[in-house]
Amino acid sequence: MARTPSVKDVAASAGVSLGTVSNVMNRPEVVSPATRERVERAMAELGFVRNESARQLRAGTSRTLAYVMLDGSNPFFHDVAQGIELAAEDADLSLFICNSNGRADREAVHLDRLVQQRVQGVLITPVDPEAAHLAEIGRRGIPIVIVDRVGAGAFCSVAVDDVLGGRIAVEHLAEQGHTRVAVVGGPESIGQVRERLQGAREIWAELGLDPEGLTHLPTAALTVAEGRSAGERLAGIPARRRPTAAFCANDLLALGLLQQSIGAGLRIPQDLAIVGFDDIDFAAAAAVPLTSVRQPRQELGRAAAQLVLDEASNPRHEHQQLSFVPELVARASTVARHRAY
Amino acid sequence: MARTPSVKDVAASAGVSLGTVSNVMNRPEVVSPATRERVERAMAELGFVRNESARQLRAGTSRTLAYVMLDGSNPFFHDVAQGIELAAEDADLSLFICNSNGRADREAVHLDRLVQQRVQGVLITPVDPEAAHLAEIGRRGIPIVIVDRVGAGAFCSVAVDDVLGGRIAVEHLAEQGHTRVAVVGGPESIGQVRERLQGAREIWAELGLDPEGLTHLPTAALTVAEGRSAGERLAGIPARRRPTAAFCANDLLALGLLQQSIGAGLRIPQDLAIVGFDDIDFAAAAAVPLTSVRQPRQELGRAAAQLVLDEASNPRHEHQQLSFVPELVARASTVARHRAY
DNA sequence: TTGTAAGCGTTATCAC
DNA sequence: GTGATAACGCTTACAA
Repeated sequence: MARTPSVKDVAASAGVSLGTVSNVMNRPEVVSPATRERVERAMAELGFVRNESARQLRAGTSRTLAYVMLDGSNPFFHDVAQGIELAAEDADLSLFICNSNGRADREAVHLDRLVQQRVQGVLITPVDPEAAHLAEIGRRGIPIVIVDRVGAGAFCSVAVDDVLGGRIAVEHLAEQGHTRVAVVGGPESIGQVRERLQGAREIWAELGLDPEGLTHLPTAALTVAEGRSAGERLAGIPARRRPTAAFCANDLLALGLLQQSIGAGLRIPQDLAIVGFDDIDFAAAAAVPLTSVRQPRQELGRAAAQLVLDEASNPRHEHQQLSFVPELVARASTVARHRAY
Repeated sequence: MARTPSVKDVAASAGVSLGTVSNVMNRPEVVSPATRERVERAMAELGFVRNESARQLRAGTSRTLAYVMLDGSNPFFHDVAQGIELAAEDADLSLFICNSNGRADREAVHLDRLVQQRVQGVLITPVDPEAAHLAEIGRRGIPIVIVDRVGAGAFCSVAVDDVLGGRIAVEHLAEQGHTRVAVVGGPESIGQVRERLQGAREIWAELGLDPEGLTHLPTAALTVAEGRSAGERLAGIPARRRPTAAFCANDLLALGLLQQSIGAGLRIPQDLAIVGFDDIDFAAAAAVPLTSVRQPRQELGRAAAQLVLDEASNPRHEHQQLSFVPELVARASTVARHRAY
C-alpha cells in the first residue's frame, strides 16, 4: 500500500501549488471556483486526508481535550464523560478518556502523556485535588478543570454541593420519621465522602435529633461489594439499636446494600429505607427503585468542558467554582407504596 | 507564560547539539554519562516535555489506538474498553474511546477523525460490520479489528459465539423444566440479537420441544426501559399460554424485565425465570441476582488489541476470527434457593 | 561521542 | 488568485 497522499501529492495531481491546496481547505473563499473544484477532485481521487499531527505541530496545540476519571467501573463518570464529549464535539475537538482507578500514580502517568500530546485542556476528577502533579499541569499553562470536586481556587471546578446533598438525603429520611440512620461510606480520604457525611451530621444536629441516632458505617471503597458488606454489618446490630434507614455515599454502595438486605429478607423501605447518591441509571432500574441524590451528570461534564475551553481561548479568563444544586429523587426505597418507577 | 521549551532550548541550555538531546531520549546508551547527565538536568530545569505531534509527524504514525463502541450506556462496552486499555498500556500506547451510540453517521464521523489522527489501529463494535466506511479504513492500511461481532473475513474479529450463547441460555431454562420460554430482544438489525435468537431456536428444536413454546418478544432497543416494556407485554399474555421463563438478549433488558416483574408482584424465578446476556457487574448486583451468559469482557478487549497490534507491526499478519466460548453463570433468577450471590 | 542537516505535512507570510 | 518559502519540533543518517 502506497504512502498516504499529502498536500504535495494533491497539488501535483491538480497542477497547482501546495499553498493553493491549503487555501482550499482553510479559506476556500479566496480561491477561484475553477481551481477549487480541480483541487477537490484531486483530493477525492487520491483519498487525501489531513494529517492531524502536522496540523498540530504547526498550530502548537492539539485539537483534543482529555478527561481523567476516578473510577471507570462507576457509570456516573461515564455519564460525565458523555457530557464532556458533547461539548467537545460542538467545539470540533476530540476527547481522550483516561481512568485513574483511584490511584495517584496512574493519574500522574496519564497526565504526563496528556502533556506530551499537548491537549488543549484537561478535565479531571482527581484522586487528590491538592496533588502536586495537578498544579504542575496548571503551571505549564494547560487549562485544567476539576470535576465533581471543588478545587482549591487555583483551578476552575464544577461540582454539586456535596454537603447540601448529604443534608437533603438525611433530611428526607428524617421527614419519613426515621430516628436511627446509618451513613454508609468511605474511605474518608475521598473528599466527596467527607462532605456528604458532614452534611448529614449538620442537618441531624440542626433538626435536634439524638446524636446517638446517626451512625457512620465506614467502607473501604464506594462499590457494590462494599455495600453488601455494610449490609451484613448493619444486620449484626441489635434490633433495638439498629438503624431503620441508610444514606449511602453513592449509588453503588446503595445497590449493594439493597441487594444484601433483600436477600436477608428485609422489606424495603419498611424494615430499611435506603438513599443513594448520584442517581445513576441503574438506581432507577433496581428491583426496588432507589431514592437518590441526583447529580446532573451530563451537565457537570458539559459545564466543565465549557470552562476549560474558555480558559484555553479567553485571555481574560478567571477561575471559577461552579456549584450545581443536588436534588432528591424520591423512589420506592424510601417511600412505601411509591410508584414503582 | 513562556513558550514550552523544545529540544533546541534544552540543547542550548546544556551546551550540546540538538541531535545529542534526541539521543539522550532515544538511545541513551550511545551518549557519554557526563553529557547525558548535563542534558537531563537541563531538561528537568526547563521542564521539557516531548512534543508528541512532532514525533508522530516524523514517525508517520501516532502512538494511539482507538475504540469505537456501540453503546456508551451499556457497561459491557466499558469493560471491553478497559481490557483494550490494559493492552494499550503494555504497548505504551494511548487509547481514544469513541461512542457511536448505535448510529452509523456518528460512527463515520468518528472514523474520519481517527484517520486524520493517523491512529495505529481501530477497534470497533460496528453498527454494521459490512458498512462501506469500515472497508474504507482497511483500504487505507489502518489495521482494524471488529469486536463482539464476527467480521466478514476482510478483518480480524474477536467475539464470543453468540449462537452458542443463545443455545446454552435456553438449554439451561429447558433443564429447569420450562416448556414455554420467551426470547426477548431486538431490533433484529443488530447481529448479536439475530444470532442469540437463532441459537435459542436451534436448541429448542433439537430438544424436541413444542415449537409453539418458544416465542420471540421483540424490543426496539437493548435497554432497561425496553426490558420493562417487554415485561408489561409478557404480563398481558393469558396465564395458561404465558411463558414461565425469559431469555433476554442482553443484561440491560433482563434487568428491566426483572424490575417490572418484581414490581408486578411476580416471584423470581418461581413465576418467571430470567436469563440475561453479557454478565455485566450489575447482573450479579441485582436484587435477585441475574443468571447470565458470560462474555469475557476484558479478555475480548485485550485480545482485540493484541490482534490490531499484530496487524500493525507484523508484515506476515493474517486476519483471524477469534471466537471465545460463552459460559452460563447460574444465579437466583433461574434457580430457586440459589445462594444469593 | 558529538554535531550537522534533511525531512516529516501543514499553514501562513510574503511576493508575484 | 496563485506560487514559493519558512517554520513548527522531532528523529535519524551521516559527517566530523
